[in-house]
Amino acid sequence: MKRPTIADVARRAGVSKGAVSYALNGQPGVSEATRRRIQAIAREIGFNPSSAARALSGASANAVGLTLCRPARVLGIEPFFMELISGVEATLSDRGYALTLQVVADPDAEIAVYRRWWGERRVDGVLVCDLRIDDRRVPVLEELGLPAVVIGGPGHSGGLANVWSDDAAALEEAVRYLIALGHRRIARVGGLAGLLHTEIRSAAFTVICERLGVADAVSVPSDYTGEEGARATRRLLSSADRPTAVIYDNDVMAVAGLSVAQEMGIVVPTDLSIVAWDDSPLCRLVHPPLTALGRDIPAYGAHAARRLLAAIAGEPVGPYQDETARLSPRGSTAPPRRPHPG
Amino acid sequence: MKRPTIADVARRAGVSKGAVSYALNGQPGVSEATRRRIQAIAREIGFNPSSAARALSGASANAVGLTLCRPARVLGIEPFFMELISGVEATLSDRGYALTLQVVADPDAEIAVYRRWWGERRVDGVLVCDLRIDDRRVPVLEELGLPAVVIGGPGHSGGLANVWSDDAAALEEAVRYLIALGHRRIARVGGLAGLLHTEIRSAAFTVICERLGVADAVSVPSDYTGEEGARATRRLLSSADRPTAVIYDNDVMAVAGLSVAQEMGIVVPTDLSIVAWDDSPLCRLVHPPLTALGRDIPAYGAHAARRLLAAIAGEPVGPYQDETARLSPRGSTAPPRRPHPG
DNA sequence: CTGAAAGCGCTTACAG
DNA sequence: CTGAAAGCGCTTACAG
Repeated sequence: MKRPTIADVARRAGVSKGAVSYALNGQPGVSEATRRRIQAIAREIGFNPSSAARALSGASANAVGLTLCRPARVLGIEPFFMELISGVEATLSDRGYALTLQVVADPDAEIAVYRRWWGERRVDGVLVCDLRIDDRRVPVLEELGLPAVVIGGPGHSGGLANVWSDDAAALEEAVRYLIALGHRRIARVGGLAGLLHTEIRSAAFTVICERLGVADAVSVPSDYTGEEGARATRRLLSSADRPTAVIYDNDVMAVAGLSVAQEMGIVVPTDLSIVAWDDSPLCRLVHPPLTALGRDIPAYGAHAARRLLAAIAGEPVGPYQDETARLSPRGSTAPPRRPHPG
Repeated sequence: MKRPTIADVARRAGVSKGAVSYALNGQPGVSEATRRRIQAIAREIGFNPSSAARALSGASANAVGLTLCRPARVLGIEPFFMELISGVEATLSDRGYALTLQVVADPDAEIAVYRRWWGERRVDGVLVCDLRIDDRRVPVLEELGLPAVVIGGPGHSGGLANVWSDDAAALEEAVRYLIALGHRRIARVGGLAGLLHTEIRSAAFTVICERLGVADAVSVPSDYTGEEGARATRRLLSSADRPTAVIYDNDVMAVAGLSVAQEMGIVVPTDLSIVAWDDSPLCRLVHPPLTALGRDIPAYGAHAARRLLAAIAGEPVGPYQDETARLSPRGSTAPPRRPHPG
């Protein structure tokens, strides 16, 4: 019932507390024989060093913080965050670090959490999601000196390290594929405005379509939710010269878009091709399964975590470009029934 | 850059560290005027008490642990966990508690994490998910003396507190509804075998169908994934006297089942009615939207967190029955096209 | 109402 | 190679 301390181990082993600390932490200062004996005793009585005491003397919390800025219902439906967290967590626990999670209402609350965490020495560093253009969190983090890795980019992370993926290149692959199938009226339903990757994709879509000679390229803003994705789709499909293909900025909106097409009697992929970002099991759950741009999100999270630990250790950490999303063609894309009259 | 400590506040205020501690923690021992002055100074220099130092003297980590036992890809797709976590976290952070998350591979790893967390005094208590029949985690937790609240029941949580919901009653509502619509051949695709609520639902399904005179009630086991849900559905719909209605143990399998029906040219709801457990935005994302049994999962998580904090505070905490899931009829259910010949 | 001091359980120079 | 001791930043009896 009473949890053993380092003093208990020292007493049983007949050595000082210092010796136990050296033995258990692999430091020089004890003979190999003594080390083994101490380790055996520690294991036997189930000793685990108090994380608080370690933190207090070692000045390291052995914990990393991650905030989530989404309402409960929205958080649940997007596979992205859980996959990211799962990769982050696996890397952290391998190295003995804990992951501390907090849900926040907005960027101000998030900044307050960072200040508190750092002040309380509760975390050694943080992972920052949903990077925005002119993100207010970046200068605060820099000023605090709180080690951080931004998930997103390229750029816009100030002096903080970041991990990112080339969305423009992935988007180009999708557009080229649709053009090769014969599509000329291509639309895009975008994610939350203000987020860096949304803006990057929006700009890239315009440029790519122009370069590849797609005259009727429209990009409509949305917010990642199924409701908004459905609404945007209804509007697009109700227009006079409706698109023959739509690219969605996430899986949830793409699935919602597919439902709207079915509801309107528009057959996918014959009458409408659909491409989703954020390939996930969700894309394979529906009928037809969705053609999607995907990459390994748990691995992305693992990269971010590894670099954060390096930053915490004081190593110089710069930007890191992760793999580019690849297109997985599935049943939701096909040549358009009637080629563009132009 | 240098983070302020209680000594800095004391120096600026011209009082002892003890006085600062009393003032900031709302303890008696300082005059109201002094308290205000100390609070103002603390705010001004951005003081936050070190959580490690508090933990070391106060013997409380001010943190709660939660383990997740699922592979990354599966974790992402199930809205349940994120919704639960979100409710848990909101309650905890309101009370100044942090949530520590760890992903584990199996029950043994999970037990090892509990032992370590408790030994390290990293958490004050844990929330236990996925309760099984004869769950090995329960006696370990009891033996350790680690405050815990089990999410699941009724029963099977030994001396540990738990929160649960009456699945048998919810299932009965769904079956009665299908019978009222005219269904007589009703099937069920179950969740992971061994989990308590799966077993409760399986037993209840048999009893309810018998009592209500549903002769052709089949229950097939599955595992919550879309793949298995699809496979089970294909088998059911390929049988000679295929069911006219299927109840799925979660939203993911129900959506997969809907896709299989579409793929096989079986029209929902005309030829087949579908009911899902775990109502979530996912159920409203597909076409037709799924009739589902749902309840407020974030609130469920909040209840569990509240009771865990009570248990940590040493208050007696017993079982708590949360609301029963309610049926939300949507487009996936209707009277069967051809009533049962019997 | 306030101050001085012990103690929480570690880590880490500093002597032997 | 090993022991004794200081110190991390709090909280909390214990005296004044």
